[in-house]
Amino acid sequence: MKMLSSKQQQILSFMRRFREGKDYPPTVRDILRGCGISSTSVVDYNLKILEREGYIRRDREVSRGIEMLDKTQRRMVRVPLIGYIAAGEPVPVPTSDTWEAEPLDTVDVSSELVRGKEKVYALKVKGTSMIDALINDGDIVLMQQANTAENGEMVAAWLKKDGETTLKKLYRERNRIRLQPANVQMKPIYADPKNVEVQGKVIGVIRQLSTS
Amino acid sequence: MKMLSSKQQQILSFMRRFREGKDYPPTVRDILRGCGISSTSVVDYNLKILEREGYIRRDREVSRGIEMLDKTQRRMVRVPLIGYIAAGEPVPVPTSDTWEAEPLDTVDVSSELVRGKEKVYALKVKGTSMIDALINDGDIVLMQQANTAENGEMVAAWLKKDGETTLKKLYRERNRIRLQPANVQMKPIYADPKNVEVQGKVIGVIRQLSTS
DNA sequence: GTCTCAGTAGAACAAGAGTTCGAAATTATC
DNA sequence: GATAATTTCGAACTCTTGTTCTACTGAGAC
Repeated sequence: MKMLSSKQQQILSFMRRFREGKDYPPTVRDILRGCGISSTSVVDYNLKILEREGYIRRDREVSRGIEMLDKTQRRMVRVPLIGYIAAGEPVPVPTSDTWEAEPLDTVDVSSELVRGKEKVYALKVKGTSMIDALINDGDIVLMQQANTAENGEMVAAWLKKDGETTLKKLYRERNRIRLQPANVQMKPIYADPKNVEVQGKVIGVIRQLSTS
Repeated sequence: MKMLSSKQQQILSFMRRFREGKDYPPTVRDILRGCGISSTSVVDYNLKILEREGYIRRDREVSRGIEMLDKTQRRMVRVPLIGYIAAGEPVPVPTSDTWEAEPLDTVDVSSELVRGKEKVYALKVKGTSMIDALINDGDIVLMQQANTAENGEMVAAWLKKDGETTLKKLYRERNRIRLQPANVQMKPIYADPKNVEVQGKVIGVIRQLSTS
């Protein structure tokens, strides 16, 4: 990986600036003008080097086919916010149209959090009943649609007999299910498998502190 | 604001799909092929309507000069991750070069969370000592640089005498400071103002559940 | 019917834009 | 200084792409 010449750095920095204002990448001739270069072949020459060195990717024969590979833009995922989660009622479960129709509200999340998972949705926490899962009133819980879960995964579990939703780590034991709170100071509860209904997996939590 | 025809909706949805893969907007002829339309003038005709109705913005005479307005605001903020936060030691405080030099690691956060605040940085939580602030081992804490705080704001406080860092809501009372845990079940602690050093405000928490 | 009106077709035009090439200029290497 | 490598130049070429124009369809209104 060689050093970049000052012209190449200038081109990269111009492309970054260009994308601040526009929604599309610059053309070769945009770069020419923006960097005070006097020939398109010079731009092309340097773009080829930038591509070889891994700074950009080019789609040949495509206008504005320059993609900046470095930092500039990691992706963001738009997750539908489909309802509230509270102790006394089952959590809203996404339906087929959740993924198709335009959702009522959405939450933007960095793709690292979602890690390419499918069928991810968000719920807003209502009340402080999830305190033992280290989740507060107003937090956003990122969920993945699921009816079952592996040992150790955090799930939203509906305890039928108790009529209660709880967020716990799930472990299957001989003939019972152990639900372990996230708070290590608290003790697990045990339940009959028939009494536990997995409503989704918890994959993340987002909390915004109010500035009040 | 008129209803969109099915062709117009199809075009919008195609453009969204196109941007998933590419880093640049489609051309008129890309849309033509992608939507099975047989004339560029039909595409142009519908794009004009989409522009008039406020769904897109077009740069005339510019290739791929189509900007989608609804999706535009999914901006993301890159926050420097400058260290760890643990009970037994003061939190790392950002220095001037934190904002200038390329940070060691970064966290991408939706701009809603940062809400335009300046001097925001991130810390990773080490250990379970922040449990009473509803913060677990491995969580990411979003901080704003500050030496003081308003009543009710959540701060990272360094208790000098105890040699301990804690995350609490801060309230100034007559001649003492009340530090209120986020967990409503827990009682506040009281401290001498001289003993409390505000190291930053907590503006958010991000937790990623490991898939174990 | 015929008159509109929204939408479609197809072609053609002109400017936009990526690519190529040989030669010149500059810089590095010995 | 001679030689080689890198970079720049200018122009030409060709395909891409936005735009425009006229003709056409098909449905509804009068």
